[in-house]
Amino acid sequence: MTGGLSRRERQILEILYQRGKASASEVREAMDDAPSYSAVRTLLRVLEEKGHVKHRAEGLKYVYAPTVAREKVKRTAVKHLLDTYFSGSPEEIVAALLDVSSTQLTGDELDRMAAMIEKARREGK
Amino acid sequence: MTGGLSRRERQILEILYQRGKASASEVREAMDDAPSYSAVRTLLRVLEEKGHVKHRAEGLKYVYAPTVAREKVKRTAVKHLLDTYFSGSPEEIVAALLDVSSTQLTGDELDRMAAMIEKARREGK
DNA sequence: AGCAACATGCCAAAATATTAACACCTGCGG
DNA sequence: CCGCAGGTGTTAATATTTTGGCATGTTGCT
Repeated sequence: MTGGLSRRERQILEILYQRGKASASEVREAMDDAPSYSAVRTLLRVLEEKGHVKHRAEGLKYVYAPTVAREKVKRTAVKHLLDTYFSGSPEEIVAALLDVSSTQLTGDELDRMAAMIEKARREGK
Repeated sequence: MTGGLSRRERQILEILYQRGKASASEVREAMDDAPSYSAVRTLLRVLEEKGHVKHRAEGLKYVYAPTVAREKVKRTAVKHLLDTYFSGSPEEIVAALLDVSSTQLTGDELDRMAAMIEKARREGK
């Protein structure tokens, strides 16, 4: 589930997932359509109340981070993508992936992917 | 950008992407936390005003479908997922993919994936 | 004809989300 | 010491979302 989050809440939470952690002003800078600093802080506080985010006082300021590790969220995110746009077909998503990132893919990376698939193949048997 | 959509709007649009097309009542049935029928129709109309959805009178009722083809949306969805939860690393996403869907993957499917990667490898060289 | 079932169109109340303003604290340089 | 710069807390106005209600239209059946 992408969660019961509002548009801005989601936007901010995703920024935190991208960067791992960030202060209110950093979050704000990462938004291309940023509202006031005040607004961002309110959102962060709301996210904290809802339990999606926690903060740590780091020096003067607060640094925010998601409460549930990115590792945990990955799976559900992939699953959701799969169901929503790919009819649950993993192959198609691999195709899209190769398409999207074809330019930056090195031979090594492709090798590692192939290796993973090969491994899955052996283990599945 | 996943879009300037509200929570409900997104939810409904995603249902339409899943099913290709659907009537208001079908959409409603597909929601596990559905509001009134009336509410669903309003959302569909709003989505239409915003240009994300179009409708066709099919027999008595209206059947709604996304205006921009799923094919087109896939890429941006994958890209967004990649950036948000995978630091832009395609390998990691393949790993998550294999993990999530390991149970239902047949040998054939894995073969096809491997083939795609192999192909990308040759073309990249 | 009359009724029930199932649609749509329109709309306004209720709930939420979004935003900015203001008050206050702390560290620091002049 | 004072004022600035950069933080936070709280709160209230505003905007948007979300919802249901009611009027109406069409089809099919008795």
